[in-house]
Amino acid sequence: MAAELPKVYDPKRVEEEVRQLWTSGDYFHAEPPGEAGMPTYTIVIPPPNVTAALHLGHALNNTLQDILIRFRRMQQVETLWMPGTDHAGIATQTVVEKRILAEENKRRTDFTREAFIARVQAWKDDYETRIIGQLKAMGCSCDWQRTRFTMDEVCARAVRANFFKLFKDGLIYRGKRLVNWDPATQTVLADDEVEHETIQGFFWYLRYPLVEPVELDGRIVETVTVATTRPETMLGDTAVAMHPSDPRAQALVGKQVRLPIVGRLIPIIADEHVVLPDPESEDDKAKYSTGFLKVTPAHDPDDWQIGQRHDLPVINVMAPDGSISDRYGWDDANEPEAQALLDMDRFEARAAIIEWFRQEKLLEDVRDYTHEVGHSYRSHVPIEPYLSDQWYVAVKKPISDIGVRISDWVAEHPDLVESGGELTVLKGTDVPIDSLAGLALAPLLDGRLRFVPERYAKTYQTWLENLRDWPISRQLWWGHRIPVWSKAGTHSAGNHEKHQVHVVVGETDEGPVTYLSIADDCESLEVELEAQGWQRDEDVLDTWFSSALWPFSTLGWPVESDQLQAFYPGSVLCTAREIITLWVSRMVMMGQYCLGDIPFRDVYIHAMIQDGQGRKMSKSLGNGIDPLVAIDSHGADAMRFTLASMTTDTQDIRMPVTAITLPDGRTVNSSAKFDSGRNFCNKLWNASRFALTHLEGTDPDAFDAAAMDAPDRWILSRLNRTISEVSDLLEGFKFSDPLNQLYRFFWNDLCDWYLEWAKPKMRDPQRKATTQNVLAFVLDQTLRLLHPFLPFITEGIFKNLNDIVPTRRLTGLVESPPSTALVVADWPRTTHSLIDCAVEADIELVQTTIRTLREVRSARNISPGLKLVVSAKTTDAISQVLSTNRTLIEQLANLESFDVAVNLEKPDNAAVAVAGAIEVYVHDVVDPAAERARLEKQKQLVEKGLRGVEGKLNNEQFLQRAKPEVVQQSQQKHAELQEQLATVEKHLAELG
RNA sequence: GGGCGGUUAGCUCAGUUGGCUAGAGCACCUGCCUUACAAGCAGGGGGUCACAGGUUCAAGUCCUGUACCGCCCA
Repeated sequence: MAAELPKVYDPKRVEEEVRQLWTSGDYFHAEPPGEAGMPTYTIVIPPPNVTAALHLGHALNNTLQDILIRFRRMQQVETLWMPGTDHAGIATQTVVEKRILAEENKRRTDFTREAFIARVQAWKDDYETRIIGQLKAMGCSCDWQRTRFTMDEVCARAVRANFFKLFKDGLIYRGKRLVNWDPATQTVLADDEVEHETIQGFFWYLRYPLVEPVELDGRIVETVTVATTRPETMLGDTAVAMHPSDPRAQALVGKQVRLPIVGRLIPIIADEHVVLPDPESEDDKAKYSTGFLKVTPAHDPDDWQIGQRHDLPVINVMAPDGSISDRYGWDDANEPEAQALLDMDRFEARAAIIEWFRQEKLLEDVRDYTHEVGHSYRSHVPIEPYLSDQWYVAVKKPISDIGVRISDWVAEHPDLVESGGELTVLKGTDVPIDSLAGLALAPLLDGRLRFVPERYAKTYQTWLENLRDWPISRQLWWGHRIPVWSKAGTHSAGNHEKHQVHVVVGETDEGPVTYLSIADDCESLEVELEAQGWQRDEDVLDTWFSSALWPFSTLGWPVESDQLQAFYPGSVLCTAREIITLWVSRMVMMGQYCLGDIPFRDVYIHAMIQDGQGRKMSKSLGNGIDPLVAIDSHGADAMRFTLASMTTDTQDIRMPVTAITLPDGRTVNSSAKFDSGRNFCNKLWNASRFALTHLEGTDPDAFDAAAMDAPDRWILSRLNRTISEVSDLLEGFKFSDPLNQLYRFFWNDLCDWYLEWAKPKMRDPQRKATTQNVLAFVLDQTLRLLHPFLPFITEGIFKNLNDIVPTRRLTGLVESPPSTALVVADWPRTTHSLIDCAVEADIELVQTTIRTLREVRSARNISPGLKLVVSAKTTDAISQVLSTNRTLIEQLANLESFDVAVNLEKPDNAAVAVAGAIEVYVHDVVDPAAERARLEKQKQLVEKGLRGVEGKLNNEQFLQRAKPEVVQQSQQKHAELQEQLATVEKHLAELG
């Protein structure tokens, strides 16, 4: 019962009780609605990586999702929040490898593949448990029974099915390309996994000797000078290129140079890619250029293109770990100088090569150069462009059998497409409408897919328009192993009636190879094939390949089911902006491709949390905040309150971080920002405690609408405005705004005014019943409105309210539908008839009067306990309002008596204050000095206002051009202010 | 290099289609342990709205430029 409620809110106790209540009621579980076509609301969680425990960014992300989910659930929509975790291939494998190296001094290759995966699996099990525990601690109302993992059987089946579908449709191919190679983790990275960092580096100018000297402008030229930022790649040079319009080209193109160190003879060729030198140019390329470009097709993407154009040899001089090696395509490393470089790390080799050129007097110059260098987002080492065979997904290739679906769309949106040769492409792009990229882009252009805030649509669009084929193989062990088997030569698949098998013949340097993929996981078939000499690909798929399927793999696709039918497509995806390209785009692509529909209607992009200095929170900076620390010190609701209240449309949230010491002596990060959430919870707790102690015996049948006084009608009016505003704001993905509205309503209206006015009424048998019912109803509705933001505390109080006042009904006006638990209670509905502008205006006059009197009291140091006698002079209309509500004023201004009339005289020994059209006289408190100070201050204020208004009204242009209502407003304001000024001056004059 | 944000009180942020004396929370100052709450109550001080131009009767708000900070992409 209420009396047992502790004086200070104890989050731990309440959270525990409430969690049990939710669990026992199974409230978070969603089932397909019995009737087809009933609305559902689905959010799939952005599956957190099992790499590490959740940080504050996750807390924000999941708080917002939970708010959306709880809001819809209370609207009685069948609501599914699908939880789970992501295996995060490269990231997780890397941390486990690091851990094993540090603790056991062992490397991955010291284990068998199975044994190593088992180690990663153990890590995953540990972190998955921790992550789910964290989500539960935050109050996330996920359907835990459905928890998935991107590598579990259900998700694996989807990956397999999707891969096969792509393979069969010819959208997966094997290609030799220069890839972004991470020598540290020894895997390929997609373009978007490469981070560009500005590096203070150098341009080295290297002289390459001509095989035969050439006469140029009357001078004998013996060398050409190339400029490079990566001298170590010169070992793989296969040409020197010049621009065809370079004046020296005629004499030099076609000649040969002897590549230093290696001794290789390489041609000078003409290619328009080369930038002509221009020392005055603003463009760095021209400024630093010598006009000669060393061409290294195996180690530079641009050079690769040049090599393709001129049919140059491709010489790879590095091993996968980035060291110089003659075992991966370099077969003329015969010179002792070249031999000496073998096995050196690429940066050691760079130094050695520069030193060699210096010694040989072939180093012409070294110039400082600031440039962007790609780094691995995972290991942070510089990316090496590296020649390698990889599997790719063709993103701009037309898909043969989806023509029918597309043709309807094209017919409906002729303005969005144009003809691009034989293809139909999206207007202004080279993206075929029937390609994967086209499938992802079309729903944005036709308005089906929306981004909130809208500006992020551009990121998505630009990325898709410029998309290149997606490399999906990763040289890792942790992940979905690529379901492709290969065998040298040309083969048919044989007859496998029970299984779908697809076969493709490809070309390699060694001749034809046959690739085969199987639609489903069948061990016996795989064993059979392997016995016949088919070899399974060693690599695994990019993590995003499985993440892309998450909105439907979690629902069991490819198996058709009621749940897939009911909960796909989902409603909204809630994530951070860095994920738009990596994940959002691919989910849309695959959702469209596999199910023919977008996976969600809205994409809500929330801010990133930074520390007080605007830096990202990160482990290396040590400025992160653990959500469990915040929950432990402030409570889960407090953390959620603070996070939600900081969520506006800005792209960053700054959260000043402070170190705190825990009782056990550990120092951890927290933030004073959470205090506001804790304070709010405590206020809610205490207001409810007060209410509940006065609600014993509330009888809805005793409610009499006619007996409601002004505060009753006022609080109901304010409540209904709040219901309406909060509902609209939540519909529009606003979080800070509705919380602010609720703060204002609960704290500033309900607590500061209504509860104070209610106190004496609770002691008055005549008025108690009506007040009780209003208070019980308002508390009920307030709890409901706050529940999505503060689920624990509101649920805890709701239970007490249910015990004490089982029925919240304002008989004849409105009733709140009962519910055993707040989590599934009805979301409040606006009762428009209870919105009462007149009573709101009246109460505002009353509040203004009270505030003015409090100010008088405070300015004069009049004891709060001293009862004052007050009279007031004002207009007839206001006089009636104040007179009717005199007890409200007497009560909260602590007055002996309050008299108001149109023409009262100011008593001689009274203090005076002017509040708009109201003059209040506080009797028997003469203090001329305080009086003068107060009035002078007010005079200045009024004069400031007056100057502003007069400036306008004295301006002819304003009178002529401003909207009439604005002019009229100003005139009225002017009259009011003048009157006030006169009053203030009159009283100042009387003071002498 | 291209794109997108931001700059308003000491701190964190609101500020609708231009129009009342630019707001909130925290912090600060003053007075209160008033039987819901000191994690509270009442009152108060504090802003050249980054800078420079422009449009307008009127600019924190619209336009142009500059500076600084941040993010995304190449």
